[in-house]
Amino acid sequence: MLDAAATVFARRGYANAQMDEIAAAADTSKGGLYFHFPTKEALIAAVIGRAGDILRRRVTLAMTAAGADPVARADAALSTLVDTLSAHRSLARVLAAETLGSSAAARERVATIEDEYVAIIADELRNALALGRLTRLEAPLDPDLTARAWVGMVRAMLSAWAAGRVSAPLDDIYPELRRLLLRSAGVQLEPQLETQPHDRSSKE
Amino acid sequence: MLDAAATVFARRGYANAQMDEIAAAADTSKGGLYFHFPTKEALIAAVIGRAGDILRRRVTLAMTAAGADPVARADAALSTLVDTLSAHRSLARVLAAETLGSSAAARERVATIEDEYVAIIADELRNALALGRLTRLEAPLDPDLTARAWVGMVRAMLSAWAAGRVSAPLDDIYPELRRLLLRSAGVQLEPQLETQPHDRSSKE
Amino acid sequence: MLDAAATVFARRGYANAQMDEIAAAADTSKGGLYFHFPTKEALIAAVIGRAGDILRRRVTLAMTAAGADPVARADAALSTLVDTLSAHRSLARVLAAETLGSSAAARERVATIEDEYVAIIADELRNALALGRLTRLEAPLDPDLTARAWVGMVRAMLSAWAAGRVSAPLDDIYPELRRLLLRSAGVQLEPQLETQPHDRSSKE
Amino acid sequence: MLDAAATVFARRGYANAQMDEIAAAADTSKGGLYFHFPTKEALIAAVIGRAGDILRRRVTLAMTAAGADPVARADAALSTLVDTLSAHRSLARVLAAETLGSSAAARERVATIEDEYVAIIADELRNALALGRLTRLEAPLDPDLTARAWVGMVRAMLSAWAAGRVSAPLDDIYPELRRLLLRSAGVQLEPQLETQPHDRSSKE
DNA sequence: GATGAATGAGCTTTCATTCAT
DNA sequence: TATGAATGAAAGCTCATTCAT
Repeated sequence: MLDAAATVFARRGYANAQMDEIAAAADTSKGGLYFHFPTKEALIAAVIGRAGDILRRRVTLAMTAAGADPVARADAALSTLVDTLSAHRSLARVLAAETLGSSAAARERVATIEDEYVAIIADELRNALALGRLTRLEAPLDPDLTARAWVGMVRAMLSAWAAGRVSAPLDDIYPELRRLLLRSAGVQLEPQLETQPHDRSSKE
Repeated sequence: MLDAAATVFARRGYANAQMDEIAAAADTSKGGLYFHFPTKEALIAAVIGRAGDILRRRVTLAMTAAGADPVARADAALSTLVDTLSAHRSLARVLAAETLGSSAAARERVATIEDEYVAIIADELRNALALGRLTRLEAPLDPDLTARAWVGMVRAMLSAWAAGRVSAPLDDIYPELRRLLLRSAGVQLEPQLETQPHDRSSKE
Repeated sequence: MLDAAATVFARRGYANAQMDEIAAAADTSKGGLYFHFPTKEALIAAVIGRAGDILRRRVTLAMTAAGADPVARADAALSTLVDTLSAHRSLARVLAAETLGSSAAARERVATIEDEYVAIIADELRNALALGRLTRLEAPLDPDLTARAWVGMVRAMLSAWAAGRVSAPLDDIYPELRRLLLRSAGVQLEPQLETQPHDRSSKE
Repeated sequence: MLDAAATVFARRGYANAQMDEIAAAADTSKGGLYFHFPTKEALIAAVIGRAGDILRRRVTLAMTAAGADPVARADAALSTLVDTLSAHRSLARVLAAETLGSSAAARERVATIEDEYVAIIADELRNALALGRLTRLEAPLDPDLTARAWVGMVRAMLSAWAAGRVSAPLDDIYPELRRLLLRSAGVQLEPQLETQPHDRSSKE
């Protein structure tokens, strides 16, 4: 039912999605839908909440698997974001594209999830700074701002890709995007990081 | 009239914006609105089109003023984007935030404007590559992807700022954002670039 | 619901009939109306369609009851038309009066029903010609034109009567009208035809 | 201006005709239209009124030219009706087709014009009765009813023709229609009446 | 006289929500 | 629990009419 709702919200946007269509997509009746979710708002809130849960679980897993190195952990978090949302395009659209148009509450929920990831990345950046993994910085790095910029860049690329405005497959895009991000924070890119970025197999 | 429409679209999103409210905001009647714009769609198309025109004009001016250096020109383009949209918050929301929820045509228009800026930045990146301004690259830089990433990052930061999720003023944020972007492409950041980024006075 | 719609369409005409009023007349809500008929056009189409069905059924019955004589059958068809529409004044107005003002599709539907009756009468006229029931013709009779003229005359009288511009009751009018029609085609009017025109009781 | 209005009313019906379109068809502005006619109703009233005037003038002329014979005079009246309306198809549609859909006042005006012609024909029928021109009547003829039936039949044929549902040209239809009408009242159709019906040339 | 931008009441249509079954 | 017909508050759009120029 949440899947059907996510699909319809992703296809139409919140305002244009009709409860009728969602019910049809979920193979139930409108009454059945309303038995589980009192309002349309509660429905999208549930969709967003579940997307957040899925993301959280997978990112936590991937970061644990990435070990202790903060750069590897941040990389794991971001690449998991990309992997997960590219595998669930409708979640990607619900999370990435539904900024206005939906209700204030839904927007708030999406923002909260994004802020959560910004905080995770910012923490790793702080660790990296403390460990001296970031070099050659001409000016002090603001971990919060940088984290938000990273997440924003990833989100923007996902958005462009979900809208079909980037032709290359995401698997080809992320490595290059990763280099841009790491370079932007002054991380030394070493050859082995290039060839063995992180264990992708553990994230599906 | 377009200003009023932009304000209301920015406040409510396309689907939730009512023609009544726009008419009231424009100090006219609904009939008057419809005399000039045959449909709600045509209205938001005009709003988006005007935003694009304003941006285009100012960015072109700023780039010319920035001289021949491709890095300075790209910097000028992006900082003008930031300056302009931060000065017209409603345009920022219409352009940055209205992805789904509005009609396919409106989305297409916004995407076209974004693609335009991606192309501009990509051109400068190509020039910079040709001139050897980008150093220390462990892997060849894809100018198109990088340009899209840059614009995406800027857009994401503007979005977060427009939504009130970044507390710092944009004037403080952009210099740091700029360092991130330039570093990500391997531009040598020199001290004087830090302290005198570019002539902001020529862009207002 | 169709009855209510027919009443309102008859009272106001298509363009002036409001869905609100129809809903009120049908003791439902506007939404309920739209649940069953997607548009106002579909609603009048259904009204017209049902009127056609009712007419068709009754006319067929009456013609069968009239036996084999083509003159009696044509007479039965026309008098049933008169009886039915005079008993359902709102159908009469919808069918007879809604020429322009409604949509092209509705007009087409009404025209098709009229053409159907013209064809029925024309067939009986052809039979009458073949059987020699029509005499004293100074010129060959065109069955199609005659049939259309007959139906047109009946329709015009019904229209005038429905609009209140003929004071006499229809029961008094039809026998005289019938004599005019039959005479116009050269049917020999015999006394017993006058006093026992046809079995009216079988048509209610 | 009245011509333009008649054309548009004929094409769209009263309710669907827009003052904008009429103004455009008349090569004026809406303001100009409203300078001459205070309301849409007044405009169609003027159109109908003028149609009535034109008809009246031409019918009077034709009847005078037809001489003293009541049958010839009635024939002249009806054939002039047909000639005139077939030459001005838009007037035909305004007069013949606009029953409901327009305002009560407009309908009243059309009805009055029709009643006028019914009265004219009825008078001639009364004269014909007095003169013994109508023979072989099995029952007494009601001149008013017969006149209304005649006018109704003519109107119905014009309507069908104006709507394109009769393919034959009106010039071919009227002679046959005339025979039907005259026969219906028991007028002896003589050869010379067939070949030299009346002086058509005086009616254009 | 003529113009056409502006008005606003009114219309059709939509759709989240309800509730008897 | 589930259904889907019914509800009614909006919302987009139309168009006769007005009036400053």
